[in-house]
Amino acid sequence: MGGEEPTQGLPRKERERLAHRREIAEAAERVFARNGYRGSTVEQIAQEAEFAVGTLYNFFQSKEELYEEVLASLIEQALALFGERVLGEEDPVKAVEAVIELRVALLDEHKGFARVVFQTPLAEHGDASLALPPRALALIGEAQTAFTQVLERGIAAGVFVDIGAADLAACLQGILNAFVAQWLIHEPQEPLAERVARLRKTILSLILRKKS
Amino acid sequence: MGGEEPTQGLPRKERERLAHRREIAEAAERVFARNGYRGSTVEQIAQEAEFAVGTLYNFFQSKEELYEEVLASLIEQALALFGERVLGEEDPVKAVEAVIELRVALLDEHKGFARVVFQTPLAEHGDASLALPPRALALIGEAQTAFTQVLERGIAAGVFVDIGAADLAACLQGILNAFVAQWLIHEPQEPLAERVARLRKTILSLILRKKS
DNA sequence: GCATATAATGAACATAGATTCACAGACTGA
DNA sequence: TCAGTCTGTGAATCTATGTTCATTATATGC
Repeated sequence: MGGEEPTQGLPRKERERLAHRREIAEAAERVFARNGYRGSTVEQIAQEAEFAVGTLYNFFQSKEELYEEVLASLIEQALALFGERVLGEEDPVKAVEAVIELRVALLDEHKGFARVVFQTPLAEHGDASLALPPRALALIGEAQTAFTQVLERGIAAGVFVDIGAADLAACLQGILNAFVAQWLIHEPQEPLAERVARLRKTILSLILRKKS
Repeated sequence: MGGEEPTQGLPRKERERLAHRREIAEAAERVFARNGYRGSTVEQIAQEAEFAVGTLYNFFQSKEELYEEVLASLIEQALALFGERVLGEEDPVKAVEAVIELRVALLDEHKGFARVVFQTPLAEHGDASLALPPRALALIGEAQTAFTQVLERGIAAGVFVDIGAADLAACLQGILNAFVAQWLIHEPQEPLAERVARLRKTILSLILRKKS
């Protein structure tokens, strides 16, 4: 599931280096997700990665670079999946269902960090997130407008409630965030599949235009 | 609008002390709202308040206490208004409209900090917010359940779409957050009143049960 | 097995920022 | 005007944490 690089045929040294790099990044992701950027210390990350502090600096210039790398890679992964599973969908209703599944899956895989991904890249309370890399911002923007167009089609076809497409997108985001946030607070015992089903039912009840 | 204490008839010394205390708290609110807890320095706050660093410590034990005070007071204010304007409302639809207005008003008055208030007290990305004072948490919990009951009535009466009341509450929260977040990113030129109107229309389109 | 290159290490260093405290100024009552 | 008290001050202190680098360990090629 994670973004395995094409490790193929590289010199073994190179492969190991990349593997270590990734291990560090993944450890960092876990720590950042727990404590946020400023709340996390390089030592914590080193410990989680089972390397010495100095070693991290053989792979990354600074704590900040490490954070940006983690964030950027996460966003790219997520957006790739988004393009594939959501934007690739013809039927607007299926597209919405796909968004829901994707979001929940990401939450499940990346726990805390997922919050950042499809959440509007608002500087969370100012400090938690540093600036997103500009490229990532651009990609997010594109994805959002593309999705809005999908919703537009749904509205035009009369399947979705006719509030503006942009507002509809915002509402969907918000609802997803709200549920995800809840699940982050008290881990539900309900298995993933059921959560998705319930969420889908809820959301569709709201946004589908009822037959008169 | 703010939580003016009953300054009445106290010895002047006392009144001045309280005034200073409040000035500091208000300055802190602005700085915290801009930079988050860890992102803000005591010196910044001192500067904003136009006092020396040491002076702050004559009024508050620590940076942390200062933060908690700001947060707690904000929450109390907000919840008082919530009880009055929302829970006091008979008609469930009017109650929802009141929530919308309140939320937008709070945003307008407290800019960044408002995000924290009615947002489920999820440790925002882990570090931004310290633990809320337990009393505040309890109050928030009460307000939420009370509001859920209002929605319940609306569902029972057949005016709201019949997803569970708790889920409906979550959706409302989410949608409000989404719009507020948008407005925090790019300040809309639209005046407050219009924003409220548009938001109300959008939300009601979603949650009102359509006549068949 | 040795010499060299590469990677890992963690103690030492530098800095930022929270907290303290000895001092200065302002006010009070006589 | 003066002693006494209270308030405000900001330089000095202490601590936490990001970053560096001399040293040690490991791997590679001969």
